[in-house]
Amino acid sequence: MDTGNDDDLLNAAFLALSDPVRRRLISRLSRGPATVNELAEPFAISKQAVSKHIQVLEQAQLVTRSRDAQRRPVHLNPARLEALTAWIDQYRLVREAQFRSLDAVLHSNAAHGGSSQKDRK
Amino acid sequence: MDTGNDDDLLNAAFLALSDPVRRRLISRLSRGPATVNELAEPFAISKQAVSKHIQVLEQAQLVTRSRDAQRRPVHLNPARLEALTAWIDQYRLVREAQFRSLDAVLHSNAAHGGSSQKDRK
DNA sequence: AGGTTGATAAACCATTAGGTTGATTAGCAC
DNA sequence: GTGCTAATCAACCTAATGGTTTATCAACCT
Repeated sequence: MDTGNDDDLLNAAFLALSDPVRRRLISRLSRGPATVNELAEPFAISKQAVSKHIQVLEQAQLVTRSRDAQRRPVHLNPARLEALTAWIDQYRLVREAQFRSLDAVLHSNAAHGGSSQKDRK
Repeated sequence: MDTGNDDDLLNAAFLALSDPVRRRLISRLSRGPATVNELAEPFAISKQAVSKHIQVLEQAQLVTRSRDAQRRPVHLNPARLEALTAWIDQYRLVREAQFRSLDAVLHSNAAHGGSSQKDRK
């Protein structure tokens, strides 16, 4: 599935962040690496479920893992978070142009065939 | 459903952006408002499917709609995109601290104030 | 060796997402 | 009125998600 192309990475990353549990995991990891058990502790779900969430984040490359004996600490990969803001910023930056377009549409109604002024609720 | 709280909005927004079709819709809308039919044209899926995608984006408040007779132009809501970057930036900005934490863990395992820190590397 | 701990794998269940097709509403033009 | 168009609704299907429970694996420690 993950062919590694840009689209797949964006799919995976945005999907990963669409779950509140995973967002809380990200939040927790921003304060330092942690193991699955440590991450699972504050949640009311099983460790297996948390492990799956970590895998989702890992596939999206939002986190990476290292080895420390039988522990496998998870740590954040801020570079991938930046890739997301980079994508969003493409469209965030057209903000003023967008507002101008909207304004043009709203004001062209009056000059748009005349009878479009009848508003029935 | 959408109770309107912050978490739900983030869920909906990130989920909305996790689909490549919807990202392309966002991209298209960044160049100005468009109707469902106009948006559906470049896609190989039905207009009903596109209409559903628009509803997903609308529920996430990433787009809004106005009325123009029987047309319902969709336009981008950059403010919501900014809310997403705002969330990500919370953790993107800890970047240097994060690298320092990782570095500390990798190089001096005992120095990490965690519980049960057994170094073996 | 046996035993415990951290973490995953496998099988399964309920819910949802993305897509289809067919029918329906709302508004304009005639 | 009839007809056309934009858009949605409704029912349905398939595949994926998020969760569980049970079992397994790997590494440590006596």
